[in-house]
Amino acid sequence: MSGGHGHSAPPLLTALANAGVRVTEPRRAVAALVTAQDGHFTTAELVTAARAEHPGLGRATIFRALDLFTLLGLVERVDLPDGGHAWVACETAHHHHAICTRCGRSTEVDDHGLAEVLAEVAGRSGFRVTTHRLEVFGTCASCVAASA
Amino acid sequence: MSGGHGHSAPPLLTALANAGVRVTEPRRAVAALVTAQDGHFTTAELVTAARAEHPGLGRATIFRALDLFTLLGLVERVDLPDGGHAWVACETAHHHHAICTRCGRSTEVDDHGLAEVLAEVAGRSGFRVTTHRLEVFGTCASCVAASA
DNA sequence: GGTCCATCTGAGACACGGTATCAACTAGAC
DNA sequence: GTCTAGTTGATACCGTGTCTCAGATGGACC
Repeated sequence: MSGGHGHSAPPLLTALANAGVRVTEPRRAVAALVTAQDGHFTTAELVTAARAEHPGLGRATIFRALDLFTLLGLVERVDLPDGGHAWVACETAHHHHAICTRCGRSTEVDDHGLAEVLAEVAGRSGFRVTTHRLEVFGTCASCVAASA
Repeated sequence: MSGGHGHSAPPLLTALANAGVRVTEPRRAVAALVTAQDGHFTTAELVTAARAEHPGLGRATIFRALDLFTLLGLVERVDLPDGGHAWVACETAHHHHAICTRCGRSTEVDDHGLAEVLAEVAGRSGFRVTTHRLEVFGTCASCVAASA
């Protein structure tokens, strides 16, 4: 997948251009890799995929691109239950992820209701909440259906 | 703090004995270090503290003790916003932590209300929740008061 | 108290994830 | 086409956590 450039640019690249950073070949490559991922992916997985599909791509560049994408809100880092890190591509401003431990796909979960929970925490204890993180792990609808 | 053994054993050690594992000198040392921590602490901090107070204590032993304590539910690992890990001593079964980014202390937050949020997620999307993690960061009541 | 064995320990090598450095390259403005 | 700042890849490096293994030690049993 290195020749055809007739396809429409993925939103990731558009976002890069809009952010005023250079749209370089390596960044295109990382964007393509990220877009190709189905569900969450670890840095190691991305590096492996890169080695296969974009041999010249440096490891550091992948990390840098991921950092950049994070800064731009195009991907988000999630913390796995085992302490490791993974990434998911996303677009909306603030949300959470429900990660399927079977297929690896992640669903976005909105804040509905959580805000109240946090407000109550604040009210009761006087704790002033700056930021929070909610991660949900389990089995997604299709995997539940598949195993039923 | 290496001589007096007239003080009552901290709950950590009692728990060790109850769990049927050996109550060894190194484990006593790590337990003391953990107990001495005020709020959350990173492994690095614990290692540094150990170097000062228990020079003979090996790094691997600290990690192992921390693992053991986690298994026994005596400490819990939290994921910091920057991707790093920290630990908090705790006793209750399932709860979450509200971590003060100013003083480092952590308050336990119960599930009150969160269960409903998760139930709604499940109901709407068919996602079957196995486990979840909520971490709240902000400023605790006393730090808010202190800075007012 | 003494003996014994499984458990535990410490040292150090190792694997891994992520960062810093730096010369060379290139996107894109002019 | 030219130029420059931003970007890149290679590589060295650092911190965190794990593994191995010979030696030490807790505590059970005598």
